[in-house]
Amino acid sequence: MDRISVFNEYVRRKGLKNTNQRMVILETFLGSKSHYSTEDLYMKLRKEYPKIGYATVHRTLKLFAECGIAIELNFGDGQTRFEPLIADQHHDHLVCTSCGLIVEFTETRIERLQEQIASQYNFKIERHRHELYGLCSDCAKKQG
Amino acid sequence: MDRISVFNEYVRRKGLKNTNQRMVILETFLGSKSHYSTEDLYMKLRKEYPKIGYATVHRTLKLFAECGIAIELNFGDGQTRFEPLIADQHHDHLVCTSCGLIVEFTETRIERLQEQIASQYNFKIERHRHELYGLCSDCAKKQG
DNA sequence: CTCAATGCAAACTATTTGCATTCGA
DNA sequence: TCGAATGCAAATAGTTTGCATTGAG
Repeated sequence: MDRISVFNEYVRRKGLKNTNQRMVILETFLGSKSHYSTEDLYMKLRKEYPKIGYATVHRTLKLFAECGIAIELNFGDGQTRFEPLIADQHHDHLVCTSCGLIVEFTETRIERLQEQIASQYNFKIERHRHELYGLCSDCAKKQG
Repeated sequence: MDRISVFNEYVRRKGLKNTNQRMVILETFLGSKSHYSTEDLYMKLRKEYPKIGYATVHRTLKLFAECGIAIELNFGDGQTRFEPLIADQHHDHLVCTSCGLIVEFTETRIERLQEQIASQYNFKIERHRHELYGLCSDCAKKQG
């Protein structure tokens, strides 16, 4: 089931409504590889739909996270970012501390080790975050 | 070199001053296994030193992070936490999403895999964060 | 003495909420 | 029609800053 269907299903099940704004926000959100903050997405949407409200964008992103088609990320710069999520395709991040570049990675062996750790401490893991911060190749070159 | 010496050295090198407040904050901060937010530490310190200012606590915690004896953590609840850091003793976290319990873990094999990933993407890693969120054994029992 | 640190209050930033109005089912 | 969603503005929460005063070196 794709993410649009997941969202529609969620809206239906909860007795919510499927507005024009929500569709527009969903399309723009899914149609980009970016890691949007509310601000980012709001600015982008405003160009095409000048009347859209910041609060609507924000509430909608929260709704996406709630229904599982997005995840909230926080890279420590004081902005919450939202990333479109593909079911069963979890990945983690390399973040360049100089230019802000974000690269995604997956590593099954790490996932397995995490499970071992969790069971060692009797934790029941729901989710995790794993981020590597440093310089990307370009910035490393520039900075010496 | 212990953390107090690291701090004193940093203060000296930068031409800063070693005030009474800073010593008190440092002692309290190091003397606990907690992951303090500014608010937490401020509240704790106020009991003994009612005149201490929130901004002083906050600036001092930032200073600790700056000189490398503390690290800023963000578990996604909107509060930045500071954790005393022991040089070369990096660890990661298990966070209980129900009761807030934080357990530390280290796993050398994961660290090694991280390095592999970084070199694969030509990143020069400065630091990382790795957090597993879920239910601790107590909460799993209660809820499940 | 000098300049950094402090404590207070005010400013800022990101996020969330209240409410009158609009709109989907 | 009726309650959810919207857009605006105002409120909130956490963090940061300006400034007069204090205090360390």
